[in-house]
Amino acid sequence: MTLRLYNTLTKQEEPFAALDEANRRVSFYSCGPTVYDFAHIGNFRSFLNADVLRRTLELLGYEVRHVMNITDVGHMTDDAVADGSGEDKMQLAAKRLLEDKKSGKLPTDAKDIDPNDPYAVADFYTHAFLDDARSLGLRIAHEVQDAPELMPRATAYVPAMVEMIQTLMDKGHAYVADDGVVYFDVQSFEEYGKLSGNTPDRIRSGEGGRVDEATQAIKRHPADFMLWKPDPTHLMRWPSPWGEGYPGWHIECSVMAGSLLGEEIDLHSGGEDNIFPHHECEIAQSCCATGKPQFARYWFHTRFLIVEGEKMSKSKGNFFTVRDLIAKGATPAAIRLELIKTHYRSNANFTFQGLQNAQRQIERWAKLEQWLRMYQDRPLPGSLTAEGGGPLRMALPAFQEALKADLNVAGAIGVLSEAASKHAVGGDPPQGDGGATYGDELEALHTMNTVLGVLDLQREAIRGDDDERDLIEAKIAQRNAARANKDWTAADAARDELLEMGIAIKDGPEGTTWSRIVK
RNA sequence: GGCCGGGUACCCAAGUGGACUAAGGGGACGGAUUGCAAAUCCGUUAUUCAUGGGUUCGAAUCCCAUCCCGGCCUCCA
Repeated sequence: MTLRLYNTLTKQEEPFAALDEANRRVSFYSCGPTVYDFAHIGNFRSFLNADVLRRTLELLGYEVRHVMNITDVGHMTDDAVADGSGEDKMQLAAKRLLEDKKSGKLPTDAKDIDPNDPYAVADFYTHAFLDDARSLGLRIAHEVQDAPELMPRATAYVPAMVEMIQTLMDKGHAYVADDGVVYFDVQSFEEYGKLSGNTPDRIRSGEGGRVDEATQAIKRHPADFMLWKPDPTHLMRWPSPWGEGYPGWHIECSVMAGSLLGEEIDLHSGGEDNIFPHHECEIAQSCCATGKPQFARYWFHTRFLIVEGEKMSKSKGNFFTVRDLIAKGATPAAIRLELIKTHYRSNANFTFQGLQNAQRQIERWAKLEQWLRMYQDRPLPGSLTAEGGGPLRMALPAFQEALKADLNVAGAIGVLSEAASKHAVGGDPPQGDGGATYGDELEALHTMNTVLGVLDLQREAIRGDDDERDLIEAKIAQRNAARANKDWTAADAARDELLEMGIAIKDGPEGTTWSRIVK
C-alpha cells in the first residue's frame, strides 16, 4: 500500500504519487515563519507536522527536497486595508525589541542589534527560529546549515517577484488600480476558490461591511488581492515598474517555490489558516504566471492548536513559545512529541499534563533503547520471536501502515508502545539461540524513531546555572546525610524543599539523581 | 449567512461496516520494591463510542435529523 494523504484541494484522502515517481523524488514546500517575533508552539505544530510528513516520505524511500521560506518582509499589521495604513510589522517588532532591550528582557545575544535596522531584527528572529527548530528536530533546520537555499528569505527574492508580477500584468491577470497598487484580478482565473471554497461569487455575497469601502471601490472585485504596493515611506522597500514599494503577501511563496522546486510541485503545507487567502492566492498567481494547470498537487494543512482547552491567546496567558516551555522545565523531546501526537487534521489540545505524559513516554523509550544497546549482541529467545524477528522488528510493518494511513502518528505510537511492552526492560533479558538479536530490536526502534524523531533530541531539562546546581547538590547531600542518620523528618524536609524548587529526585542503585519537573 | 474539520473512558488519543465484549499513554486503584516517596515492574480500570431515528444478517464506523465544540470567510501556523 502507498501513502494516503488528505488533500485539501480535493477534500479527500488520496494515494500519494510523486511527479517523479520513477526516481522516488518529492518536491515539498512549507510555508515557514514570519520573523518579527518568536514562533509559538502553534506555529511549531504546523512545522513539526510537515517534518513528520517529510520523515515519513523518507522512511518510505522517497528523496525529499524540502523548502521552507522565511518571511522577513515587513507587510502591514492591517491587511484588510490595502491602502497602506496599519503599521509595518517589522517596525512594530523593532519597537518591541527596543522596549525589551530597555527592560532587560532580551536574551544577551540580542543586546547589540540595532532595532532600527529591519534586516537585523529579522535576522535576530530568524536565528531564534532556527535554534528552536533545531532543538525540536526539524530536519530542514539542520539541513539548511549546508544548503542555505532550502530556507530562502523573501527579501532575497523581490526582483523575482517583480518579474512574476510583470508576467501577470502582461498576461492580463493583474492591473494597476487608481490608487497605484497592483492587484491580481481574481475573475481572470476560473479556478479561484477551488482550494478554500471561497469563490469570487461567494466572497462577493459575503462582503457585508467587513472590507474597507474606499479600497473596494478601487478594485475590480472585492477578492482582488495586492501584488505590489508602491510606498516610499515603507521601512523595507524596493524599486519596481510601479514605483518604489513592497510586494504583496502571497507572491513570495509562488516565486520561491517556483524558483527552488519548479513550476509544479508535489506537496505544499501550512497551517489551516493559510488555506484562505494565502494558498488560494498562491495557486492563482502561480498558475496564471506559468500557464500550468496545477501548482501544488497535494495540499497539506495542519489544524489549530488549542491550549488547555482554550484558544491560545496572549490575554489568557496560555500563549507559549518553545523557549517559554523550556524555561518551565519542559524538554525539547517532550514538546516535539506532545505537538505531533495528535492527528494533524484535528484540533490538538496542548496541556501540561500531556507534556508530562510525553516526557515519561520518551524516558521509557530511551530506557528501552539503552537496554537494547547494552544487550545488542545477545540472541532473542524463541518466546519473543515470530518469523525470526522480535516484537519491535515485527511491529515495523504495522508502524508504517499507520503512518501511511494519512499520517496516523498516534496509531504508530500505539504500535511502538505495544511492541515495547513485550520487553522486560531493566533486567537481565532472556536469551535464546535464534538468529535475531536484541541489536535487531534496537535497529527497529531506531527506524521508528526516524519518523518520531525524539530519541535523538535533548531529553533532559536545562540544568540551570552553576549556583543553582550547587544548591541542589547540597540539598541532596544534606538529605542523604539525614537518611544515613535515619532522621526521616529532616530528609523529607530537604526533599520537599527541592520539590518546591521544581526538582524531583530519584534514589537509584547508583545514588540519587534529580530532574526538573514541568510546572 | 456560506464553506470546512470534529464530538470515543477521569484526561490525552487510535480505531471509519464483521478478529471491537474499542489500541496506546497518563491518571486512579491493588501488589512487588522503597525508611516513606519518586522511578521501575505486575495486575485492574469503556458490553460502550454526543443524542434520536434509519440502512444492514451485522455500525463507534454508512444515511438523516438534532445538540455541542473548533476553524476559515479579515493579519494569524
